[in-house]
Amino acid sequence: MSTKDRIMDASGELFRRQGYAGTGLKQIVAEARAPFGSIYHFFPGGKEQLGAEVIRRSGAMYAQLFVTIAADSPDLLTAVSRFFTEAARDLRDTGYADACPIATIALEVASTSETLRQATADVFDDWIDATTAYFAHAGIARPRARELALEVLSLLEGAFVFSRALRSTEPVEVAGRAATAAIRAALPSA
Amino acid sequence: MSTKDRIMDASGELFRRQGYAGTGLKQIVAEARAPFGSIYHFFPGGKEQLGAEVIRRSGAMYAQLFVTIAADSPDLLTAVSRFFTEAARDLRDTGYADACPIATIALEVASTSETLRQATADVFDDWIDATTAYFAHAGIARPRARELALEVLSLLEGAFVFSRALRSTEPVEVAGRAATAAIRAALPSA
DNA sequence: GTCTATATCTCGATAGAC
DNA sequence: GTCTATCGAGATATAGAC
Repeated sequence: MSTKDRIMDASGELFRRQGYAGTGLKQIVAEARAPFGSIYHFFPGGKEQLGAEVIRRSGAMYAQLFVTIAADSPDLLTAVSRFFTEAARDLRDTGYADACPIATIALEVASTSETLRQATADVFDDWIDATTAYFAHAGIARPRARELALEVLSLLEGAFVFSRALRSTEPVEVAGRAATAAIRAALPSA
Repeated sequence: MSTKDRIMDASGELFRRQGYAGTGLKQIVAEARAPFGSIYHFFPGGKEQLGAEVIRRSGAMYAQLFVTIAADSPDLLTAVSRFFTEAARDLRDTGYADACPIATIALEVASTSETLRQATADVFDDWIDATTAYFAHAGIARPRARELALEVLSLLEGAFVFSRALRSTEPVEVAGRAATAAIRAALPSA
């Protein structure tokens, strides 16, 4: 794996767990086993450029995770249910460290860095659009599909906050059931 | 207003908008118009003690905000709907800066400071218990009331993440409608 | 108790050897 | 291009004048 990849991997993991402001560049290069100067070689824009690239890449990877689960699932309800169940398992397995890869950063930078806020906004827009299309493909009318996408994604993000703070999978599990219930009620077969 | 109160007010506002790691003690005393030494006079434990006290106070004040709205509302559904509407208005009026007073800190410290994580967990436990009791009082069976409390609170917290990043009230508005729909479906009159 | 000055450390960023 | 040494600024924390 290239030095740049190791830096981005380490940054993604540390930002996810400690946030952007709470993670130092020295900690990143130590974790990535890279020399300090490499950060400025690959990211001339410094920490902010690194942050922006990590946000976009982590956001895309998390979307891909859902696509992978959906591809292995027989239907929409199973896919969503599995995604929440996997999220709960990941939380427990990592000592309640790994939840949404960009939520912490998103809240930190929303009012402090327009560059990074835009990066998180682009990722969230992609998630919302992809989820809306996924629900629409299942027969839910577009405007309702978008509302449902926002509802399901909000349930996930909000439950992550509680599960990490409380060190319990209960919030994510309850949110998963609420999400599937809302989807079921909106499906045309219902 | 006392020096300690000004410090706590300034800290609460800055932590809410920029997070814990992203806010310096010097910025706090500047905002509070207090001498630097006052922080260590009132909070001998330093930044962490200040953070813990601010978390608990901000959490209690936010809970009180809901109580106030509920007291002015004719019924449960109106109260919850108003709370989301007020949240959306506050977001817009503050340039999408003021959402949940402790969510940013909660995500930042969940894996970095056990003292602060415990403070956020205590606040969230109180919110969940109070909301559960509120729903139970409306006639919803206890286990279901707790699930519904987690669902409504997760919708709120998750929508805050999206609304701040996207600079749009849409997520909070949609989450408010989803919350009231879920409550309506659970009420005994339904 | 209020407030200033400062110690010590770590931050992001840079310069330059190799 | 890789890596080290170091910069100036800012952080938290402390000491001590008043």
